[in-house]
Amino acid sequence: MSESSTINQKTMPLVRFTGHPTPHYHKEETGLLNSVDCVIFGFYGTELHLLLHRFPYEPLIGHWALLGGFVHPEESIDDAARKTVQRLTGLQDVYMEQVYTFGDVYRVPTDRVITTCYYALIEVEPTFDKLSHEYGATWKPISEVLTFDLVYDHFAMFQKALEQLRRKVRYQPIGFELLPEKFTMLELRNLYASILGRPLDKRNFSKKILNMNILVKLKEKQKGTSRRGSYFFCFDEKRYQELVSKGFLFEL
Amino acid sequence: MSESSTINQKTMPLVRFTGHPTPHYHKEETGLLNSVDCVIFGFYGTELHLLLHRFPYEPLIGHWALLGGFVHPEESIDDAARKTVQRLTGLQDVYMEQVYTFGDVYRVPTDRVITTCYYALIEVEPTFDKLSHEYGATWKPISEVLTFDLVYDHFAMFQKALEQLRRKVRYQPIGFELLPEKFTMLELRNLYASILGRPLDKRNFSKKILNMNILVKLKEKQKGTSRRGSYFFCFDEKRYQELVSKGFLFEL
DNA sequence: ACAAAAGTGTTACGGTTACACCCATGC
DNA sequence: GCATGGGTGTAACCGTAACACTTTTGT
Repeated sequence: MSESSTINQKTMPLVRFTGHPTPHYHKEETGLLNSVDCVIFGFYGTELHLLLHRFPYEPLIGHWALLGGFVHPEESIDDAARKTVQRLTGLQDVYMEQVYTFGDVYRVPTDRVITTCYYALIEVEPTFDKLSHEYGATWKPISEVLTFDLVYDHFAMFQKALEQLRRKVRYQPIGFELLPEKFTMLELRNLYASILGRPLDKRNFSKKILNMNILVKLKEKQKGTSRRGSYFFCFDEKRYQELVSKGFLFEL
Repeated sequence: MSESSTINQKTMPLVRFTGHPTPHYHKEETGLLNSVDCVIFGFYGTELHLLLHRFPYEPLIGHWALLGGFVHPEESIDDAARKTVQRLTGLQDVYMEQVYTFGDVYRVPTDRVITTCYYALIEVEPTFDKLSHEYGATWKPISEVLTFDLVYDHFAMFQKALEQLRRKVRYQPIGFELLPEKFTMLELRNLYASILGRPLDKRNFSKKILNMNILVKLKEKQKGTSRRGSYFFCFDEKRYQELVSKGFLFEL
């Protein structure tokens, strides 16, 4: 195997290479519809929230649903997912991760649609005024979502996404994606407690996370929530990367 | 939200319901090609192996590749994956798990193909005489696969699959899927050592796994490999399920 | 001065790691 | 009887979990 078989995706032409010398083995295959659905997580107060909208098509008009969109021939599925999040929240450059692809024949009764589910982690504050009214999007606490009857298999998507988030949040520092740049130790602890679904000891939690040396304590204090005020911290991404390259493993 | 929006997939008719009262919101969408690729893991000797075949299409004829197949309109993606494994190995009822969906526009240069990757865990012995000669399938040790130049993005699929297996094998008792019904403690330990990529202490490993109470020690001994012979064990699935329902967590 | 949240240290426990010798058997 | 792999126990260590009081400051 002397020649490379890898394709440089960046330099590919935008038009398909059609002068193929051998039988085109895809010729007889039928194209199917592909879509993406996004489980959009946000954190505020003391609970993790989900961004839902009212399904606008019959026969399920008005039922709660994840927001999705079709995958077009000239866009990757990741792009389709990013566009969907942007359409709903107005935000770009959001942390997203693919969760699972749902491909049962009758998952959508009226058509064969294969849907790839993604989750997004979003800082909620900046979305409040940007939320698409066109889509009737609303933040709902996950404890409430558990009682909802989502459209199609959207509930299963939500469950898979939450499960994956719960797992990943323990070995990758992705929780910070849900918080503003500056946050207090209490906010961080509440975030993790909400995601993991169990209370976390105040002293043990801060001991553990501070020992990792990936947070910077700021001079500034949060005012208003308490007499004394609590210090802000921020996540030091650069420092984290340095530590990782030396073998450090984030773990909660 | 009084009525259920969930669809009972088992009682769905095989013909689409077409008399839809409202605008068919999928009408203008273009169908894409969907396929599955399978990372087939097997264990023998002391190392984890991968089942590969020689790619039969130009311009990559003869390069090592995962086996895949297209997803047809009347089959789920899970079914497509199962069929692919059966075609190659002759085996049915194999443990499979979805890994990730690869949806870059130019991942296959000649067509837009969205591919969902699965891994399968297989007991190797029964496949030796069944392996499809038509596809030129061969078991390759993963240490060797790491040096291969697989077709398209198949190497990335292999990596994702291995990563997922490494993770999952630590919190779910799926390792047994790679072994015959009866196995020795040494075989089990070698299996885990190979998957996790690090040596495991003999005493600590057997202590830990035996303490879980999910293995049954058989009267029978393995002969031939040593003078003394070592006892066979088997995984007690029923017992494991009982323990799980009492809150037990498998963890290695 | 008091109310309300912030911040901080020590101890007990449990699980993980490291490690070496005797055992059973076939030749 | 000896060579080969099989089987077994203990002690040190480390990280986790449990737990309560003092500090700060705005009103």
